Amino acid sequence: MATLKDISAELGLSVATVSRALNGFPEVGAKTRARVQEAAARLGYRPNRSAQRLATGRSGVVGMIVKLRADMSADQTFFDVLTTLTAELAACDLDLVLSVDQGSDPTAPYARMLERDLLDGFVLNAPVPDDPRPSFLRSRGVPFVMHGQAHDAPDYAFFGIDNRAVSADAVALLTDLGHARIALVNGEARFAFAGDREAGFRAAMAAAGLAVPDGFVQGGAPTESTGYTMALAWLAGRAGPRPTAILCATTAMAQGVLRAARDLRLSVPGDLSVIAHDDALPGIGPAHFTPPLTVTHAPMRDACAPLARMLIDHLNGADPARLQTVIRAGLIVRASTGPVPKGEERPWQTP
Amino acid sequence: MATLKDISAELGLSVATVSRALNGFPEVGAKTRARVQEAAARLGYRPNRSAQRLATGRSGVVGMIVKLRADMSADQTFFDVLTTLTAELAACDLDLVLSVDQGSDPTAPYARMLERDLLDGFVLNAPVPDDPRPSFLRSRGVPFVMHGQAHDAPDYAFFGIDNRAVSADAVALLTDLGHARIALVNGEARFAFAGDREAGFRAAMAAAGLAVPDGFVQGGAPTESTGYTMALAWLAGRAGPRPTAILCATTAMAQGVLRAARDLRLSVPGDLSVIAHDDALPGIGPAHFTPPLTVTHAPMRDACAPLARMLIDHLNGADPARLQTVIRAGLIVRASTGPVPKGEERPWQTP
DNA sequence: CCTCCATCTCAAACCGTTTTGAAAATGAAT
DNA sequence: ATTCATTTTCAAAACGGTTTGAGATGGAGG
Repeated sequence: MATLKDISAELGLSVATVSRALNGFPEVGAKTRARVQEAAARLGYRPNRSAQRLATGRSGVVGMIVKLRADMSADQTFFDVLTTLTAELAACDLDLVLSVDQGSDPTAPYARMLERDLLDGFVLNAPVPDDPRPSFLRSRGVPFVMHGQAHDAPDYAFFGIDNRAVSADAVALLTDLGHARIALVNGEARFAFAGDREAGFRAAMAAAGLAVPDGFVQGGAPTESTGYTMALAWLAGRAGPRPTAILCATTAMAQGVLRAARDLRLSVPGDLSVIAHDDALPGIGPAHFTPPLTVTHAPMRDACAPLARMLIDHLNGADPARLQTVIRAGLIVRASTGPVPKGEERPWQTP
Repeated sequence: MATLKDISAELGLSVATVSRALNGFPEVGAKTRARVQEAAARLGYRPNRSAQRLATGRSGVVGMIVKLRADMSADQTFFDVLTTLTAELAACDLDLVLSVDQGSDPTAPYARMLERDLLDGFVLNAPVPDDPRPSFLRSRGVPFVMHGQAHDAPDYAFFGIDNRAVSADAVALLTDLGHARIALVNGEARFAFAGDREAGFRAAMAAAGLAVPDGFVQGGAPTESTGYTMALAWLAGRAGPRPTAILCATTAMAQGVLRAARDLRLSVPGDLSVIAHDDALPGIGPAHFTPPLTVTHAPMRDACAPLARMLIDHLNGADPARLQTVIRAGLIVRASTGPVPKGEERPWQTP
């Protein structure tokens, strides 16, 4: 492997000049820079990471901790994010170290990783309400970015979608179609996003002057069977009126809802409208469900580039409170939503 | 952070002596070592990784690449291995970097990681028949250990179980019980282990003088539904005689087989014996199936400590061809296996 | 008392960068 | 031609360890 010293010897320059030439410092002459770059390419120069790190005091490695649930159901979303994030970070010369945790203390694995002192920062995911990790990491002075949002007015860097708006937009679409009895198949309550979705849902319903019957908001694992079970209970149950529309936290859940409707010989969207939030995970194509699924749309992986960018900025000393982005999910209307069935309209819409 | 220099200044020793004292070199006096260790602890000394790496030329980081399947079904086994391996490696001061790959070229992700030149070596998993990775990595001079075995007489470091024996032991148990028509719910053919399991199965059957009817060996994803579907086809099908015993590649598959038997009102082990190989994944307790499952038993995570040890030895220059371990799975007989049903015995066992 | 051999310790080189502070070269303005 | 302000380049000092080759110290044996 060629080193800076080799190049400087080859060219009769000092290593300092060579270093600056390669790193794009402005004070090096254009022709010198060209010569250096040519020589570097010719000699197959590749900077020594360890040396760079020693000199800069940075490791070039950021960490992420996977929380393993007892049921071992590995998050699809996690893999999607992981893949893209790795690529984005690599493009910025950062490596991602992963650690799997099964313990119950949410901050312990971070402390452990910090102890190994290989890391420049963290990417946090799956925030829970009042997530203790931000304050823990800040107390240690460790930069991090959060995928999602765990607090109302965070003072940390994060990227997330407006989950209240996700529900509100879906509710608005449905109420415009005349629906009044809308149920929510939510994510698990222990995740912060589920709280926001529910809050957005209830606020939008209230704003529309609609009641949310007891039991019309339920949370569960983001699986097809969760959607199936909940929908079956609502649609086949004899207790109280049935919903005419169901909001789902994920497309997999919507798949279960659609199956339940099929089993009950209910037509979608004739008898039931279904709408879901779509994280756009690879291998799941809600456009090809039967019927094609109306969704709020915010690809998980779109978060990765911003997250990587933010983390790097943070590493470079930017104020984390400035590194915050909330985007609004799109709305894609397909064929799973339609007008409320006759006779199920809101009272004042009845002719 | 205290450095070696701080300690040496504190104690009036040279950094060299301090370094050797802390690293356990024999030529440093016992009392000096004690003083150094005390001072190190008192000052909160923690070695600087980057500096160590620069000096030793080693990064202290090994990599592992997760192959993501199109169906996104994340391997439980993978998580189990990952967790334990991380811990084992950490105990040896090695960090594990994970990369997720979705591409089709099996060696490309390794090349990419090597380019980032952060790694001292790799842990390979999920070997396929004629796996191209070993020769690729050897051609690059990169140390690695394989979890599993992809070639008949490998010249690389690996740890695995004797998969032929797994099948053979199971067949032996069943033939001792008089079974003659045994079917195999195998893993996917594209993994090397499945080939070995099938070879062991066919060899053992042949040795027992038993035929394996067409279609009695099928491979599939290691899920409950795979087991259910295959078992249903064999047991409810009208084509040809039904098996009296079924071997499963995983306990999840066995769960499916048991469910199929229940659905068909077949008693286990009265009408059907079931045996599976048990990787002893967390959260799956075949001892508590109904009936408790007879298994060949080889905890996945038992591989991790040996793998870590081998990798470290390899890193330290050991001959990889010497770093090979094959263990034999245990056999745990529970209640899912029993004598062949009356009238289904092998001909010469009939009275 | 001197020698010899362990045992222990040290100063210095080294790993390959980045970064600093100063010197040299260049060019324009006087 | 001289001066001054800019480029442009350089030597050397970090960064924090490991490793080398040699010197110091000590005790035992003569």
